[in-house]
Amino acid sequence: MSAQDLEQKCIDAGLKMTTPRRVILNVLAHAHDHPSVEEVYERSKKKDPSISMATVYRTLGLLDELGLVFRHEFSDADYARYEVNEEHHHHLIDIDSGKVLEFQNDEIEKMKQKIAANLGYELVECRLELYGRKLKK
Amino acid sequence: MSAQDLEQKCIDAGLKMTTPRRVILNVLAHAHDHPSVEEVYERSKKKDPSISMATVYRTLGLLDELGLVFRHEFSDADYARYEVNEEHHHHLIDIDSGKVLEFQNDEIEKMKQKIAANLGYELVECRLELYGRKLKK
DNA sequence: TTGACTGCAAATGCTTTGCACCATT
DNA sequence: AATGGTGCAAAGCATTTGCAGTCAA
Repeated sequence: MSAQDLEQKCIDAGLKMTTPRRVILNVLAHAHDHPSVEEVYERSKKKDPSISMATVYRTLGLLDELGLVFRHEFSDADYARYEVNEEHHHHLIDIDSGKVLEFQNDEIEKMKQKIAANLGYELVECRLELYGRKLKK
Repeated sequence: MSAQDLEQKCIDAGLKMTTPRRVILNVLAHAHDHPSVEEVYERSKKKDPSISMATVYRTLGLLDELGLVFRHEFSDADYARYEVNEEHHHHLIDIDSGKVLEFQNDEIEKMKQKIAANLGYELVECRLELYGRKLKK
């Protein structure tokens, strides 16, 4: 999703479009990794040094509520990491390097639904993270 | 796993079997839910009021390292929850009540392996949590 | 005996908040 | 003008740690 798209969605949601928010949205739209709050803050400060940590936290919180962004808490770090909500996918975390790969798999999606249904539940959310070590080929 | 089994494994691992540890192991062995550190602390204090929070944290940390216990960070709470490491399974969390159901599914296990392998990884750990809402039947 | 363990309280570190000022609408 | 947003600094909170005393082996 482009920074423009994100801005529009925020405006549609009734948020005021301020400089800090524009900067943060830009950072997120251009992040192809899964930055921590700290990282979003650092990158934002490069574009606008007056931005505060509190605003980054508040903004990411809002974006998460709006569903524009996903908040991850991978088990190899003790802080949250964010990514723009693009198409549905899951993550494989390299336990040696901390690198994050993304994957998607229709079969697993179906199985999740089925398992929830079998337990008498409607699936609302899901967290699937694989932690692995690179195979030497 | 019984409290005795847990004690034995701790001793085998070279840990000294102290009163606080015995109490905590007992609490864990009899917990059929997924108690938080605070809850383990409360339950332990009923058996031995002199126990301290620090010891509960330290003990759970040790047990986690030994693999006798699993540390979960479900996304509906902002603190960790523990359970004794019995057979492999995953969790479905009721997003309304916070209740945790357990399930196991061979097909999913295989798919996880396959996905990791396809990405060139050996699967070491995994986190699969479903979050759902009870279906009215 | 002695090194591991404990309780206590203080420290950590991520995250949240109160407040007074400021900017978007 | 009014409301929501911001920066700053202080507060929160789960978790960790330093320390001196204690206990299992």
